[in-house]
Amino acid sequence: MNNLLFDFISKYISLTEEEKNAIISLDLFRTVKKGTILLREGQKSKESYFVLQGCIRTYYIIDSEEKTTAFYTEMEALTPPCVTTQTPSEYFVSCMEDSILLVSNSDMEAEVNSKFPKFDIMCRMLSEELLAKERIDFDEFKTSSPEQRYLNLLQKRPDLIQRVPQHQLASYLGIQPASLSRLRARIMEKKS
Amino acid sequence: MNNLLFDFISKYISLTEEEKNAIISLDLFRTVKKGTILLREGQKSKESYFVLQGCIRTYYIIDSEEKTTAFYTEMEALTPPCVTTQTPSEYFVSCMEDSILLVSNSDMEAEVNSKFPKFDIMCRMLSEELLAKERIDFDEFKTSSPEQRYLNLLQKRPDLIQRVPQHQLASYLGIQPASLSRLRARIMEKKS
DNA sequence: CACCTTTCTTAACTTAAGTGAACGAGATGT
DNA sequence: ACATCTCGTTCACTTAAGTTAAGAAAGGTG
Repeated sequence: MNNLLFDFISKYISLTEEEKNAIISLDLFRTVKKGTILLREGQKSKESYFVLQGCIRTYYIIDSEEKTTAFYTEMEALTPPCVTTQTPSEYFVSCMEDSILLVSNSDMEAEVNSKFPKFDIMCRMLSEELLAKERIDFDEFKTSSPEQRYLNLLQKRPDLIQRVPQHQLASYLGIQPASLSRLRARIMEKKS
Repeated sequence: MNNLLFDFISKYISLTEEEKNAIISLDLFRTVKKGTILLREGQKSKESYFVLQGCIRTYYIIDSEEKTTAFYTEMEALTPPCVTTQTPSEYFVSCMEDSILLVSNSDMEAEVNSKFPKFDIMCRMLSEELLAKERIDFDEFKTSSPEQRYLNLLQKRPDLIQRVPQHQLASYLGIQPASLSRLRARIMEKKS
């Protein structure tokens, strides 16, 4: 488990044994049962999540309907906007599968970062990278139709389509469940 | 001009005179004429832009059609993904109005950051903040219809609707120019 | 195993966006 | 001043998504 994490970190910075031990001593790992709600609308939170195994999702409740906007799977990190802005959360975060997460607290991060400035640099690199990714995803979303978005997802994250319920995928693609179902049928037809 | 910049920076960190002078001596300000293309598809670049006055936009050319995905106006910053990923750019950046920009180079940034670690911290804070904003924007986009997106824009960035051509706004909203025109007419009708 | 709930699909109908073309207004250039 | 080009709007038509409802399939629970 530790190795997964250190391999990830090594893409950004190299750690001394001392630093590794400092991380381990923080005791960040947490196993979380499927269905657990990690964050609720209206809550304040300082927690960030890094998925080592499993899947978490973010969703809004709008007109008493769940609107799923993102899934985070292995080696992906989520810092909810409410942690950054220090305001009550606009959305929910829930656990889609029994998962192993690394949960960090922003106060604790600040402390570690001041002790090891290296971590600040890693955080900067990571959030710059995530921002670049997010922008590209958003751009792709804007410039393509629902059908193209589904086909794109099929290419880039085929696992998601298997492990996640269709109606959640639908709102992730910005459409209604019935539309996704129809769209899939349309694609099947074309193939044959 | 310098004051605009230092006021912005002061939201994140406080600078000594020495640090302010270091920034000034970098000579980052550039006035750019409307229509100037700052970055082209396929180019590699290390430049980030911070808009002090004016407006820049990012757009793709897909099937020989321009697809505008973002506008950056006063006090907004753009680091194109290609700078972060060090790959050729997927898109163009052009200047919508005669503008005053702050243009920085990532090599130069690295140098300054190693001299003044404070800047690293600011960069981290800034990109975390931008990431949070981008996620919220993306979520809003996913969970709303073209008409809602237009009304939302009318609320949040009414200036954009005035200063930017409709057909570029259309693709920014993820629709065709004719659809935007129709949608606007529909809204006008409802109001009366 | 029977029951209930959730999920997915299908269908019929409504509504809105995509498309292609035409038009007029305004800007641009020679 | 005239021709040209760009831009926004409008129209008619096509295509796809939204909506509502019904039913089948899958999953979980007592």
